[in-house]
Amino acid sequence: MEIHIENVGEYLKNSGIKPSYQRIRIFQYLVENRNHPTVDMIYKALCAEIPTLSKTTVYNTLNLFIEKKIVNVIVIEENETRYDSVMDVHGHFKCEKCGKIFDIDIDNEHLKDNRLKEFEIKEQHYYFKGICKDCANK
Amino acid sequence: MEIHIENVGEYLKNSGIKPSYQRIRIFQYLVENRNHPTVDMIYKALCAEIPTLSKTTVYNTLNLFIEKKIVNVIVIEENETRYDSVMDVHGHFKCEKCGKIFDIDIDNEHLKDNRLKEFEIKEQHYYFKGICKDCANK
DNA sequence: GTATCTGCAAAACATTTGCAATTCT
DNA sequence: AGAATTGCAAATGTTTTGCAGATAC
Repeated sequence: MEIHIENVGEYLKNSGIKPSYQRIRIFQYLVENRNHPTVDMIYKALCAEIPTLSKTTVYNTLNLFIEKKIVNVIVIEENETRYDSVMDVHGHFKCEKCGKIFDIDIDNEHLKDNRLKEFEIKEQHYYFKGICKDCANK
Repeated sequence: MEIHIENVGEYLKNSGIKPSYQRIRIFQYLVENRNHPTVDMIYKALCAEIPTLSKTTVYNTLNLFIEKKIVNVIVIEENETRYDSVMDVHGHFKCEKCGKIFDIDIDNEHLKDNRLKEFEIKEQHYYFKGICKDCANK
């Protein structure tokens, strides 16, 4: 689940997205901070460098990224939409104490052996919740 | 993933919930219609029989059910919270065309063989999206 | 110079909260 | 009567939309 993008502008262009300054910075944020951020986290982080940035643009941009399939939505929690630039199939674990979200490798071959054969699957989401190692040792 | 509840009132009482008329009808709806409904679906369906019902009560009741662990939340989709009275671990497949949600048996033993061992898991959610058999044949 | 992109303000929703009225025992 | 429950109206929070001004090619 690793991606290495030297040139974000090129990457966006190849995905059919005009690489505006805001779009580049938002995508760069997702790639550099693999923190599965909310819109608010992205907005607050980038506001420092782009004082004119609006939340509308963050929403518009993320929706464009999703449409062009370079960003995934994570809805592990009600009323907390998060975004992920890693497009490989993987799972997410959210710690109930610290709130951090961890990436989980999923061996999903075994899951295919059930009723799922009847469906044409386009998306797979694996979410787990509990207590992470660090919080358990406190 | 089958539950058979003859007496909803008793079931609620045993779960530490006072079985008011509204609570019984809402839980009954969930058990009888395994359609993973939204708040709005429950509200509209029950309004016919309980004209004075308010959405606040549906929200309050579902939150109580979740707290008492007799109902699960399904957040397969952004801005579309759904509810399920089946508490066994299982997955959900949502058809992008007809919008229907199907229950999926999950053999999750194989998933345990990865980084998940590091976490104390309390909840597991398996969501899939795509096209169901019926919609594929149209 | 024309298309597109951005960002403000308002609208649209979903959910929660405060509180008064109702219900149940 | 007393405690819990219900339901209205208002508040909150998130995401979308309309549109005017800014930007890019």
